[in-house]
Amino acid sequence: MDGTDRGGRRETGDDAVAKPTLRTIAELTGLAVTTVSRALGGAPQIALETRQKVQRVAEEIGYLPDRAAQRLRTGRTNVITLVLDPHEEILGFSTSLIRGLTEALRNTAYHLVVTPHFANAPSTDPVRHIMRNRMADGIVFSRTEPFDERVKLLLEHDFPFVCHGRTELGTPHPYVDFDNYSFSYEATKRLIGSGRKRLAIIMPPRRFTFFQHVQYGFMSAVRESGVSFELAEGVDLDSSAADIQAQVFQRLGEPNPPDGYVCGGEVSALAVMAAISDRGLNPGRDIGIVAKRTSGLFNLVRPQIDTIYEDITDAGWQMGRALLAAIAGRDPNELQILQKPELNFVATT
Amino acid sequence: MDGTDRGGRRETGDDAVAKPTLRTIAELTGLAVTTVSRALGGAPQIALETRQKVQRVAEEIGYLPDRAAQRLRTGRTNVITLVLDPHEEILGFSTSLIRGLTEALRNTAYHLVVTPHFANAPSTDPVRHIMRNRMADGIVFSRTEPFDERVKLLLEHDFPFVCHGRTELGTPHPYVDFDNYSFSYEATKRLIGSGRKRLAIIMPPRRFTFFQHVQYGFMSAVRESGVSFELAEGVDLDSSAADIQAQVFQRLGEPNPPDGYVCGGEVSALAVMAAISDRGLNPGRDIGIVAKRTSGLFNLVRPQIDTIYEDITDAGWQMGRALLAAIAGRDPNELQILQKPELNFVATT
DNA sequence: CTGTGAATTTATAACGATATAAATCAGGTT
DNA sequence: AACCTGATTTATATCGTTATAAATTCACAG
Repeated sequence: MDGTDRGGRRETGDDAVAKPTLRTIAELTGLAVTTVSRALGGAPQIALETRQKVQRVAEEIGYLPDRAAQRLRTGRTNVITLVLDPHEEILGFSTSLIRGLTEALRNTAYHLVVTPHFANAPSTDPVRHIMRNRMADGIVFSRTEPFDERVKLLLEHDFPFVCHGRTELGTPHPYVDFDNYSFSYEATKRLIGSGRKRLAIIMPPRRFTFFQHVQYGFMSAVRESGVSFELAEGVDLDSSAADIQAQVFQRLGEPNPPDGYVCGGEVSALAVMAAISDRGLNPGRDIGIVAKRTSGLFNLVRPQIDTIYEDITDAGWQMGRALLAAIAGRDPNELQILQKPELNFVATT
Repeated sequence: MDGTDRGGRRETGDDAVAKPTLRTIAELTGLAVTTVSRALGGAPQIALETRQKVQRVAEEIGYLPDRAAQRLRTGRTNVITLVLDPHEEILGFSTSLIRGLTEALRNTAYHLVVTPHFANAPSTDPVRHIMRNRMADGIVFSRTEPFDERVKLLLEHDFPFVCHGRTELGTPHPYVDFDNYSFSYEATKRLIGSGRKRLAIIMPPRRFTFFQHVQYGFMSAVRESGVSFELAEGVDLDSSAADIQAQVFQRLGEPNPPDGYVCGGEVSALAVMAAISDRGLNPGRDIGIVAKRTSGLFNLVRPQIDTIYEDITDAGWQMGRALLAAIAGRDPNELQILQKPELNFVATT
């Protein structure tokens, strides 16, 4: 008669008690709903006594604010979205990132939504969609390009985000990046230091910002010592393992093959190792390898090879923290983080 | 004066146009908001002409329903939550699961929220929290136990869920499981068939349902042929790789060591391989290994070993579809899926 | 006793959608 | 022409919260 309805909700068993709302607390304390809201929301100009009473009652009845209502009223979603890339097929890059992110969001009001970026669709699609529908308060993504369209779009709309990797746009924005220059420089030096004479490197795809950092590090080290070198042709870190394997395999059958490889990822490193093994050679001894690793996998792979560690879980954590700061309005210049590599070289016998 | 406010929202640039709502469409078409809502919602008793007009206008202005408002009014969240386990350190189990889930949710109204289950906290915590705050319409989780507390709780509250793995509770409920009996049976037969005489197996932790399936498959195969066997003592699939490695290493130095290993996961398989290599033996030749794999990793590991494939992406996809069906109220008996293993045995030379 | 201003509290109106019930319209009967 | 019936459309109330503005309380000066 009064139009009351249960909103079509599914009753959750017989012990289902009416969910406590601000109104419940208001009735119990004899205060107005507004007052309760402000008391819990930390608004000024609420008598200390009142605030404490409200907080006590809220605690007692296990009140938790209704996210949907808050979101509808305030426009804040309390959600941050990770745009998941269709790459990273085999290993746990995303898992580590997610682990770090959830850790950073622990005990905050924020939830993590994971949304895929489907192959073939423009990279800006998920970002557009999220902004247009206000589906999140902030966005996290990886595989940043020097003039990344997503970054441009987000900057234009003044929408909070943190990306994994830098850009070359003039505008400062938050990011977490790994020092890929140091990685490839140190990796290359290591190979040179162990007497390798012709170095090859499997590069990231050209379009990513870190392509240049990796190249620069490699070239610097190579030039300093004058050894000969090549960039693995026709394949990159996004190539299928089979393609990388084939390329390396073929190259090893040609004149003047590389005797040292720098690999920017675990899959490529395994592919290179497999190709070397399949030629009857011993990876790490006959042909040197230094790989970037992002997990504990290479502790278990035999023979052991030199690796340089990029801590993705930490990156996720940093990105989470930076994003929260960005949402809170902190200066982006303070939210630019560069992770240092950790060298794990096998003891030389 | 009329109390209108912008809800504290951040303006998104100068091109920020008022976000289209039902009201916008109502004004453009001259219909009532209610009619528009019902036309778009597929309600019956709407004139075909009206419906088409509304849909056309909605399309034109790019209307998308406000999730928060729908959620507040209907109590449906359009969210499904994946409870992420703190295990699965190295490899991409969760990534694959998430990939499958997002694929299943593609073009549905549902979003995927990932929430961690922090170590040390009771496994029921995340489930309780989600149900209590109606934070999702359905839940997905893995590592199911025979008398799983989460399953009990969810069944009690009649809350939609799908778990990875079965239970031994009498009540039927949706699940996606892998045929671990076949896995270990076939793995064991393979070792026996290649002449191994003393088999060892690294078991899942006792508390999981699939412990029993794995054990049963192993024991069946072993009994049929009468070879001797052992269960790796003191370690299981959740042990650190280092511990597994140490155990195997030690065992190989004792009298009557195993000459064949069944490994239920990629990490344990690598650990076993590493231990064998470190003893100067050749994995796969001197000591047989059959491992369950959940990624393409073992295509790249040398020497190649026999594997049996569990398709986790497919499992995620199945779980997503089953969960949507469960939310729609389908009979749980129709939502019990058993995945078949795929044998990838290395060609014998 | 009254007026003043600061400190608190409260009433009201939204946010955008949908469930319910009531109202309108068309077409055919009698 | 008045009446009924079924097909459509619409008005109203509500989900739980918060922004705004108005109202109340209280201590104290005049």
